[in-house]
Amino acid sequence: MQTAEIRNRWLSFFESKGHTVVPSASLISEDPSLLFTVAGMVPFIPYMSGLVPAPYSRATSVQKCVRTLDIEEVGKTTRHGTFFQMNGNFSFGDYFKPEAIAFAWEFLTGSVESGCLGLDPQLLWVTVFQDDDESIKIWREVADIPMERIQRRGMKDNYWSTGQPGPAGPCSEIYYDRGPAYGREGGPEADEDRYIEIWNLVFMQFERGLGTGKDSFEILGELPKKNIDTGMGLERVAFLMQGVENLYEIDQVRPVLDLAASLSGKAYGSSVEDDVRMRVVADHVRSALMLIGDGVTPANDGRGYVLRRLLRRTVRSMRLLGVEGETFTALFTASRDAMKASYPEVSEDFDRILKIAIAEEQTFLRTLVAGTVFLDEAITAAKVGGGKTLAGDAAFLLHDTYGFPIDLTLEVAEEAGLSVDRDGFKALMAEQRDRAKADAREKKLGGTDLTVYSAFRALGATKFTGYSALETEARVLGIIVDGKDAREAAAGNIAEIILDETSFYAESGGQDSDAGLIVGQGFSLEVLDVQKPVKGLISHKVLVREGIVSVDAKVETRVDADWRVGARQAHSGTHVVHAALREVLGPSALQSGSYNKPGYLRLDYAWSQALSNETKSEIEEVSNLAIRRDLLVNEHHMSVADAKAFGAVALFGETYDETVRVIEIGGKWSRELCGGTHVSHSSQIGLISLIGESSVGSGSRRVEALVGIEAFRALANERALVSRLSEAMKAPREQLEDRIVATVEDLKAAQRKLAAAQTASLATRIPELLDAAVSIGATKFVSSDIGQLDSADDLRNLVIGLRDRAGSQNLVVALFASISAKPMVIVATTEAARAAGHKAGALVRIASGVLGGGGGGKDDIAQGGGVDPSKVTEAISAIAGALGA
RNA sequence: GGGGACUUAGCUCAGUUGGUAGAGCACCUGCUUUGCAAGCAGGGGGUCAGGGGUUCGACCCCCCUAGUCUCCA
Repeated sequence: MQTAEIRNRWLSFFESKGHTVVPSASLISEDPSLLFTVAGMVPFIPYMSGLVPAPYSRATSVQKCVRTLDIEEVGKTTRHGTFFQMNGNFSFGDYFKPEAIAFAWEFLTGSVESGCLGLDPQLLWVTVFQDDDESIKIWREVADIPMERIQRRGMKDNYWSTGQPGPAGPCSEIYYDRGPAYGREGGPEADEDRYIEIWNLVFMQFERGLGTGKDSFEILGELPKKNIDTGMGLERVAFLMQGVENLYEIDQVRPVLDLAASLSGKAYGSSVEDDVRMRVVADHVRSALMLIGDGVTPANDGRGYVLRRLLRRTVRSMRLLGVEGETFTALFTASRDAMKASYPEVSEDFDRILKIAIAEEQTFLRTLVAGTVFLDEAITAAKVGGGKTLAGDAAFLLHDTYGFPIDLTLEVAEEAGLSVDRDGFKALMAEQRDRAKADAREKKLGGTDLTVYSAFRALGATKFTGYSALETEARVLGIIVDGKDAREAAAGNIAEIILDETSFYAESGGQDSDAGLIVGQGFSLEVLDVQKPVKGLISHKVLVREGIVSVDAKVETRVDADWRVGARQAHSGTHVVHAALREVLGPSALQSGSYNKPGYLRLDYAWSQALSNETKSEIEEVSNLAIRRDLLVNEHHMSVADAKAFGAVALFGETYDETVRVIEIGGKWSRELCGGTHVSHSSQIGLISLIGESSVGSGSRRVEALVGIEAFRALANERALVSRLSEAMKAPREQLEDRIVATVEDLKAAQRKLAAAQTASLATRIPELLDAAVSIGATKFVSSDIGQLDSADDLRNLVIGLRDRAGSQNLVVALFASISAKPMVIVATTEAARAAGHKAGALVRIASGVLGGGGGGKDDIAQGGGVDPSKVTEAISAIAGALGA
């Protein structure tokens, strides 16, 4: 049975059992503490924990997941994949153990004709938590499983909790017996390679208290609402049902593996090492395809780094298989074709995905070339020293700083007849790991506790009236001071206020929160910030200006009207700039993040090169023409699917409700899913002026712009600047540029001329200085104080000029000058003088010491300086003395 | 979030306990020549990423900032 078929059967089966089918959430988790969606239940956590009331009592999903903790194991075992799909069914305070077990059994063993999987019941084993007799009883009744195939296991294996206080409970797992060829008898307790876990049923039954780790904590009591969370690994079931050996050989992965084999000209199954490499390629390409599809781009940290690793490990594995050229176009196309039945979006968006993947492939190939140069040098150096090994720190430097993979280092070194100090390398890696971990521990202590909001959220979502009104009558539902529920807050205090409805826009979708006042009988509150701490709940952070606000008070929310005008201009302006970018650069210039507040907008988008001045002007012009055309701004409400069909741009990493709001500017010119506040006609934006274009990391660039009156003010300032420049340069503004260029040119020419004249005039003093030479023993000594000079170069040229005249004579030149009020000395010696033992460096040190400074140089010429100009005569005597000694 | 490296002419890069910033390619001028990166001679072009500090003196040493590359979490 094809993987997509199992997926469809799953959703249909649970839909027929009264479950709401929930589409897979993005791999980019909404929870900021999680890098990715790592399990099927992740999107349901707010409902499980009771933070947000569940909108349905039964739900089912097939969730795409990414886990890279065991990335090194990929390809070596049957069941480690970085991308996988988790089939889940969930109950929120509805059914519990009997139904959960019955559903699972029916779906696994029910006939294929009836829409189930038709697995042989004789091959299924189950485990339960050691004390959970209730579950054993149900298994016996529902499935009639013999006691021999039910095993009890401890906390470590069969008790679920998050590791923190909150819901917890026993699990029951279902295993599939692959047969005697795969290991010994005795069930999962004996051999988890023969008996493969396919389904975990979690019974969220208890409230756990404080404690450490997975098995030492206190159980506080039963949960008021018990939940069911189950997960069936789609890939595992697929590989068992398709009769293949592991999850890399299922229909959604195998085509890429086969392609890796044919590209390398090697047969799958002929070498253990090569097989692992082919599986790595097949696994990583699929993960990367799905991650890029969800909006992740390669980067040096966070999610982007995980993606980068997957892509680079793929390149590296292909190289180790003997393929050095570019392979991503072929590999990703194969993976797309294998995945599109379940995920048509990777097909629709394939051009963009492939572009990003190929860019990373090329970047990495360049990195490899740079690393190879360094590695060759290191190998040569090691051999010159007569060594047989490449030092661990060299291998680490290659890996850490140049991104050159260790296994390629091993290969190249081996070819050169060198071994590599692997222990040294590993030690340095461990050091780096410890550093990062110690740092993470330090930072982790700031986790925010959201439970204080759950009681208010249970009362219902805050109604937002601000799309149509600036002012709204409301009631205070709650006051939070210092993270704790409070009854009131008095003047001077900062508090969070929860209302039943509000006209204040909470920061989201890149739009900054509204500013304004909340007033009531005898008190007024200044709104500092507005946030949605949990989905659907709006919290106002306020400063109490006067009076005392208490729970249940009647209030009026008053949004600052000027602020809101600016906010609407900025947000609509962001959509306009986004549309202009896509019009000028093409549709792949998709927004990846934005921020806007009155007068200012910032937009990050997928693009890899800097914009030329012409392109910037073009984008600015397209934006402002859109404003001039006075385009109508429309708002529509529709389902996500309809919105996509409508051509609306959904942004990555954003989560949307069932019904979404689409903002349309000028019909199909700009359609985006958006919850922000907007103008009603594009002309109301006023003016957009780009002020910056920069990089925010590879594959992503940022434009910044001023909007409305702020844009006008900035342009007015520039006009004023040009006026001042025009006055200063004494040129009309049309001629300003020419005048500046000409002035700079003239200035440079004059400086050159002056320098030449100075050199020439100094050169005329050479004969006179030579005439004044004194003899000290066999050595002729020229010394003089030249006086004020502009640069040391002039003095040096004069000294060299003097020495060159001396030919083969035994001559020492020591000239002094004053440069920006500090004394400076340069000494030069002829070859004959050096033969007589006179060294310029030593002489300079003597002289500069007298001047109160220091100096140095080589034997033939040296320079130094000091701080006391009155000591020059004394310094000359000191040199003369040294020459005579 | 924590490390490491890099930033020098239009481009690719040298620059040795701190002492006059260089090469190749490209560009301009002249000569020579017209078979594949033509040759020869001459020339222009640099706030050595930005800012601060140490020093008589900083491309070089120290600190801060920015950008790029890279590893770890």
